[in-house]
Amino acid sequence: MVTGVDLDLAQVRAFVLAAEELHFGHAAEELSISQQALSKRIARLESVLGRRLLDRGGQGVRLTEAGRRFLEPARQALAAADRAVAAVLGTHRPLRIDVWGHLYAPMRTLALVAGGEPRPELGHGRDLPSVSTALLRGDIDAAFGRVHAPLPAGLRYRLVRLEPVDAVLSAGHPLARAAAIRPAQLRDSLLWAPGPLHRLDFLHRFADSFGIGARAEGANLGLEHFLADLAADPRRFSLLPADVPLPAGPAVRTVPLVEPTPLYAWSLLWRSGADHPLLDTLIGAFVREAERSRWLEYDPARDWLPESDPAGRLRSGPAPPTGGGPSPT
Amino acid sequence: MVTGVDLDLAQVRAFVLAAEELHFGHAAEELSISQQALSKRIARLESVLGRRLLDRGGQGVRLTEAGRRFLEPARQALAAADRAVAAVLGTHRPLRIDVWGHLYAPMRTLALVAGGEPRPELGHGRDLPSVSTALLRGDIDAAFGRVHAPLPAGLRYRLVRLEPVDAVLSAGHPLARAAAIRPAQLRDSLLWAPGPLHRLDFLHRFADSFGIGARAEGANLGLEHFLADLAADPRRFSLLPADVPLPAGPAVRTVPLVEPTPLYAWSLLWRSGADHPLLDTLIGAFVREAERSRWLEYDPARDWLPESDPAGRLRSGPAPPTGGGPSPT
DNA sequence: CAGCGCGACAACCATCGGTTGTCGCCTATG
DNA sequence: CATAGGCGACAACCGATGGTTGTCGCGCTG
Repeated sequence: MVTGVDLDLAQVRAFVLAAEELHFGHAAEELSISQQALSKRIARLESVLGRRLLDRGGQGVRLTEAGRRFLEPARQALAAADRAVAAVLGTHRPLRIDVWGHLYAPMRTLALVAGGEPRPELGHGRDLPSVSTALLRGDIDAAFGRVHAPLPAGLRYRLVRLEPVDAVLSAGHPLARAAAIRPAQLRDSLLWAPGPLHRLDFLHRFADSFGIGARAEGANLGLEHFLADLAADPRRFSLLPADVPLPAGPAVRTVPLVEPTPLYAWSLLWRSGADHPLLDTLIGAFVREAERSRWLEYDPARDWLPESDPAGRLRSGPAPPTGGGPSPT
Repeated sequence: MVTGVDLDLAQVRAFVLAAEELHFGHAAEELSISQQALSKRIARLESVLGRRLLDRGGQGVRLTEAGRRFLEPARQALAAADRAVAAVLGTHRPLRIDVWGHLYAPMRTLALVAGGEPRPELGHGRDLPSVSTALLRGDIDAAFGRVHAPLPAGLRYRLVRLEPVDAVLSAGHPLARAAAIRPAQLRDSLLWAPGPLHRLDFLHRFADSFGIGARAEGANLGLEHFLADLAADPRRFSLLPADVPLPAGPAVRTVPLVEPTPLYAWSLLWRSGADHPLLDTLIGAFVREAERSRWLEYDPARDWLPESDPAGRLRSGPAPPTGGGPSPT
């Protein structure tokens, strides 16, 4: 099925530009060559193909029927070759990705899934509003964290992981030795929030949903301080995603939450219409990993998601998750 | 995003072949050029890209990391260019399509739907087994007819039309003047088969399904003889698709069958993995026409299909109708 | 008619892309 | 160890390609 002709794409490029401009001089200018050089390129291409592609005459330059048939496939060939060159030169600018939304940012998971050439530049965002601003301004290409209402217009997201959340307790807490804890059992405990609770959507809604009235706030000084603050009071508990690797030490314990298990919903977020060539690759990599690792398993009878999460009302929000959103199984 | 480099695809071709063979001499042979010429092509490509694509040494030729990244996109660029050349030269070989399965082969319908450049070559197949052999041998590219069990492995099909079947009767038949006939009314008639009935799957199953015990066979000498044989005995009837244009004459009549209406299921059949560039175009054209003309309307309460048809058990046969099969509405 | 714009032809020169002949390197074998 | 064979690169040669500048032929307009 190979026709035996391997084109010189410089000639194809000349033809495509001339066909678009219908003026040899302008096309030559775009290529920074002389009109005569461009004319020669086209003549040679026509000779190789054995077909007249452009009619030249008093009324100007016009496409022939053969030229018309060739134009779109020629564009595609040029595009494919551009992709090939980009692939070998690795000339894509690295993706800039910010992670936000919890004390523990799963940078390792992100790096593993998003790894490839060129390696993405990973950074930290403070919260959804600031990350959204950075996306819309073009300071970053994508973000990774928990998307909740309200989501600004102009952004798109895709839910990629529903991670179980554990309770993390002071070692002196009455439930510290339990094999598992039902959220309802925490009703009389003190919820410890590393920062203003009204700004920590997940914790806030967890407390509201399960009737946890006692709440205290501290400053967010990182995971170590957070754990130390928990250990300081045997009534305190808080929440962390299950995969967090905790430092060794008996001062705090993590216990799985069940009936229901709260899930932390990690999503990829990007600007609508963003055209970085590697963005689709990143999204695809996460989609594949989500399937492979069964990250999107969800059973409403077993699990809990806050109402503000993508599984809820965000479906009819200002930026509908076209091609995204959860698929509860 | 244009990188400013327009490749000479002769160089790319040389690289791809060398990468596949990992031997410059063999690759050169395939291109009918000298090893030195091939070596030069690759060296020039490497110079243009500024990357070493192949390592040459005592252990033979090996791909570099850059070469690995380039190989698949390079293949795609070559394929895209081949398509461009084929588009301008119109060098696709015409599709060869055989029609089989009934006295009346709907060549006009086929030609209308499949029409395009280059025009397909239409031929006649005898029955499903012989057509299957021709497909698997590569003698034809596609076939059009009624697919029924058993279907040989290595073939794929797509149902494209469910055509109502009429009764065709001798003019002297007691039901010849009826506006419509229920199959059950034909129980005491004589089914006329143009050929061995056990070889005519549709007729055979119709007779079994509706309890038509009286059957007679003749030779298949074409439509004219068939009609003449019917006219010769007032008890005789047979079946024809409703769209058959009958010659003028009062010797036979066609009457619609209802309650249920038998449907003749026309499908496209092709070899799995067939790579003729126009095959997808053909399939697409039929899919579009089927939608446009509502060819796939089917109501199990109103219509009848033999058990051996794609709507039935063929779904779990040796060649599952991936991407095909009926969608009863 | 003259002037202008446009693409092609001509002459020139550097580069490309093929050939044949030869060389350098590596591996296997006796 | 020496020798033979295989493989890809270098060298020299020559025709083709692909760019340049200068010029020509054609069509259109005022």
